[in-house]
Amino acid sequence: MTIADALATEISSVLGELGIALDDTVVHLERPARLEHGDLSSNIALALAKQVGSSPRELAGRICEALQARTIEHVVSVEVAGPGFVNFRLANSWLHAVLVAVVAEGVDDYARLDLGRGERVQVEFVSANPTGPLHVGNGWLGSYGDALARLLRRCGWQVSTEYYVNDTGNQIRMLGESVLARRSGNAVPEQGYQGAYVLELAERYEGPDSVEDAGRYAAEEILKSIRLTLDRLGIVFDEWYSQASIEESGKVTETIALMRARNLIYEEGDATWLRSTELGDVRDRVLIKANGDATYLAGDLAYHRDKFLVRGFERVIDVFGADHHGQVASLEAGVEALGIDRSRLEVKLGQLVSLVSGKMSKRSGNYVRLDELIDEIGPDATRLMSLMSSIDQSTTLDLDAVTAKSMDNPVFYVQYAYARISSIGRVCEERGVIRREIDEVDLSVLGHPRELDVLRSLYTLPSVLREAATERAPYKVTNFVRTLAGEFHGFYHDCRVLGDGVSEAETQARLWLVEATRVGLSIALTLLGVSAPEQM
RNA sequence: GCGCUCGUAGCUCAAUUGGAUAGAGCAUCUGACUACGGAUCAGAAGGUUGGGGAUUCGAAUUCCUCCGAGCGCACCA
Repeated sequence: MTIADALATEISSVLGELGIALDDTVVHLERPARLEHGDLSSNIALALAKQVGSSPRELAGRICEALQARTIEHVVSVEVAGPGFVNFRLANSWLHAVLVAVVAEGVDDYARLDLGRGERVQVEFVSANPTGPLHVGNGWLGSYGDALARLLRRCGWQVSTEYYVNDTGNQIRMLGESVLARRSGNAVPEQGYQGAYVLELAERYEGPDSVEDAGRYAAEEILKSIRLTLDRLGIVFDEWYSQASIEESGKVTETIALMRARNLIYEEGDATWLRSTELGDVRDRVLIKANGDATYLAGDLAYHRDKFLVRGFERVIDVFGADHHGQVASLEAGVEALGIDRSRLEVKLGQLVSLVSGKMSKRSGNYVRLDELIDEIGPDATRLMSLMSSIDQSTTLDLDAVTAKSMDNPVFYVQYAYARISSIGRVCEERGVIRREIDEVDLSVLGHPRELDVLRSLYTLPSVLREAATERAPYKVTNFVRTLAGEFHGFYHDCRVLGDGVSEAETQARLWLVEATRVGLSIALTLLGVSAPEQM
């Protein structure tokens, strides 16, 4: 139980004493933006004032008085401030207790949560068409999906990651035509793929002059190189699911039958339609074209039926680029048409990554390849850069700045903190300094503002992970790790761990502070998929 | 034209989901170790949160309304 939970319990109990019912108001403690407002703060009086029928300050005063009458561990003072906040000031001992918890639970167990309660969730991401190399935007959402999966796993979900391979349809046909055109020395068709990689594939392709064969060959080759690129970033997929396998299996027919049984299918103009307007879409959608082919949507719905009803995922998270938002309404309608509660499907739309010098487009052939970026700044920097901000925010990448100043990248700042920690360990070894067991060490000597700042950061990690997981926002972990690294650099600068001017007691306590920091950095970096080097 | 997603310091992004004086990094200027790795630390400057209304104890956040940007509006995938 954290100190915040303990204080929330005390407040609830005090409210009971005062005869105030909570109804659905939840007591929760926040860390004020300013330290002068105390270590923890509650806005409960502001939230309940109207219901109770008194002014927020007056109510806060009563709550405060009742709290002052109690003895609560670590609490030094309780006071009313501002419009009616109840602020708690805590003794440093609460942070020393945090340190003990961090090192006792360690990398595996500190800030390991059970929010998901074992729920089976599938995260589908990247799923780029195998018609060309991945570009930077794919890498951004790839890092996002992978980090989200790691985060959800740590927070108690049972996660499976998946790449949906669009290995059929017009785009593959067009790819085949482009390869054949290049092989025979002709111009690539208007809607075809112009990139240099098509020329390379044409040179290697030894099959017949068949669009299907050439397309299948090219798609397979491109998919191989996509896997290699993703490998470089440590992005792992549990499943690679073929769209062609769906269309060949008869699952589309079964899926349509299911919707027909719910009276949501009709025929018109030789085509088969889904009555999606009844389920919130702006128009009805064709599932089977007049020529008998299934549309992309039909395949996609069969795919989602497979996710939910065949494989039994309780929740599915689809990560799409914002340029696919047009298909969300029909997908959601279709899922509901299958009798699946639409709240079980979450579609996360990632805003597009644009470059300072023009935007990226796969067709035009002038986009920036993910491999090029990794070549320039390395996999760690690529991952951290892509996890710096919310995917709801459209990001602009200044390629010149990122590549030219790669030594100034935030990833080095964070990794440097880890390397410094490792360095302290090496120096200890050289000088024969031995860290004693933590219960033999007096942690109360840790009182320097820099030391307390580090511990305060570590205290926030569980709530950071809770927020990041529930909001599907791994960038919050990036913010955390940057803050923790910053606090550690400050500590390192002002508080010497080893040396002549440092007492034995300080050295021992600080060695444990260093170890706790290592645990915190390690947890966060692992979630982000960024390495923690012992030397740089 | 309709719809979706957005608009925060010169630039790239935060803001405890409605909380107290909107914060970091980069860039600019000024400082700091004979000591565990200076890829560090400290300070200064930088804002009418696109504009205007509304809701309430309280708004960058919610609701209208303009302005601007990106994307999408197929029997393509």
